[in-house]
Amino acid sequence: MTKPLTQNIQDYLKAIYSLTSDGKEASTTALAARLGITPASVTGMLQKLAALQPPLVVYQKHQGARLAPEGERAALEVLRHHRLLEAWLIESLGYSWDAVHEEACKLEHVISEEFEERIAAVLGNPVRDPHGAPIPSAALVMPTNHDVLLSSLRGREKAVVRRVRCEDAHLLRHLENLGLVPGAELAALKYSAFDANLTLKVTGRKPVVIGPAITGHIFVEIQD
Amino acid sequence: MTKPLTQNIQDYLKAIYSLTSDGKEASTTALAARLGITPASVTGMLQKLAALQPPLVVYQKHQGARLAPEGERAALEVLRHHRLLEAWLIESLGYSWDAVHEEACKLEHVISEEFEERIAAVLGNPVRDPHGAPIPSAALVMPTNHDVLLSSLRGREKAVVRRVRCEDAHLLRHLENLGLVPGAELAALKYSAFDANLTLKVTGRKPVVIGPAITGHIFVEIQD
DNA sequence: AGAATAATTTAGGATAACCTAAATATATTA
DNA sequence: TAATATATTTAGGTTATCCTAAATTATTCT
Repeated sequence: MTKPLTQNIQDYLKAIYSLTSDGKEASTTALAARLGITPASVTGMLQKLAALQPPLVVYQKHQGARLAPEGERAALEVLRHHRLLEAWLIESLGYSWDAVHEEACKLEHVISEEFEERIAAVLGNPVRDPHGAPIPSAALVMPTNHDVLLSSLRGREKAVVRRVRCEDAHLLRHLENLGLVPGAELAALKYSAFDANLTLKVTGRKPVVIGPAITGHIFVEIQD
Repeated sequence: MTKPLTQNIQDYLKAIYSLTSDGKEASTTALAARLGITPASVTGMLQKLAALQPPLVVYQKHQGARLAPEGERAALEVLRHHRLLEAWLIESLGYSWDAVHEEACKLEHVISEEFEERIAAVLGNPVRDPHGAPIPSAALVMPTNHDVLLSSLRGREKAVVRRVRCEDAHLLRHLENLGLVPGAELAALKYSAFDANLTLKVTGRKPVVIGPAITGHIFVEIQD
């Protein structure tokens, strides 16, 4: 057994995982902004993580970083913890949609494998968390999905909301008010190229016009 | 608001709370043994904790330490977290008696007040944890009790087991096998001054002879 | 291409905890 | 009471993580 990773390192790996989901390397600055520290500190840590045996990240000066296999494993483990915890805080303790993120962020680093297994079992081994984010399997495989950003719709499509990628409590409450929660059916009516606004109708509600700051956080599955 | 205490400081405070429960100061060596670190490290930390504003401990060279009011508050808060967590891991996640301690030790430092309130409510605001340890109230008052050590019995008393003060999983399983769990009724039959062995009969079981290494961990309430 | 701007790294320090080894203080015993 | 044993503290060092300020490298613009 290698020694367990510190909480901080786990947070770095999570951040790199998220920033590299588009295929590009995670830049020092972007990581610093995400973690709320200075770029200088990030450089130091990346050098260290890349020098570990086995390395957790692949890193070259001025080129940003991405996860090495071992780092990705660790990132998925933390992600699984986080998302199971969110699901379970809502299911078992009655937390609200917008309050679980912070609590899960603290708990994700300290729960044991037994804890992880028990809550997964209680919840019936869910594949998505309450915000629709995919939960890696116990074997740390990320489930495949056909999620597409709501901001990519151009009108005249029907779709089902699958995921809300957002940690801001205010925005989450707003989305709940709009009915934009996982499972909601909607029709995209009109797209305005100038401001990237999308007019859409959630089934059972009046049409609304929504800006890219919101549509860029919502994933849907398009219905044929 | 003063800044939150580190996990380590919380562990020091818990240890001091426990070691001073007999009224005496907690010695440097005893703390070191309890925390699994060297006495030298303890000295450094005690000096720091006593120098804080407000001080968390009262400490004088070579005299050991005890908790200052602010330190006691913090210790009771952590203790409440720990004991509520143990109760709730057993109730809600099906953990066994002997497995909860470690998990609770990690979680106790990171859960929010909201989490604490929610599990207290789910559990019906219990006054004791599954091992019978008293749980401080939300206002951080330790409930009164009439617990007496089983090792203080001298035969011909009837008593009810109220608490098992033990974190060792092996011993806990042994006690469960003997029926020595909170709520069990027993009669002390005979005491041997030479080896401090106590012969006792748990209701519905055969009499057993138990040594002081065990009776010193069990609290009972004597029945008239 | 050269200059200005932005991103990144290096260098030098800080803090919180821990450690070991040596020094000192207290307690016990002959 | 002196000698021994035990407990405690001091001194100096380590590791993990962060910081600021200065130096360097990369990118963009004219």
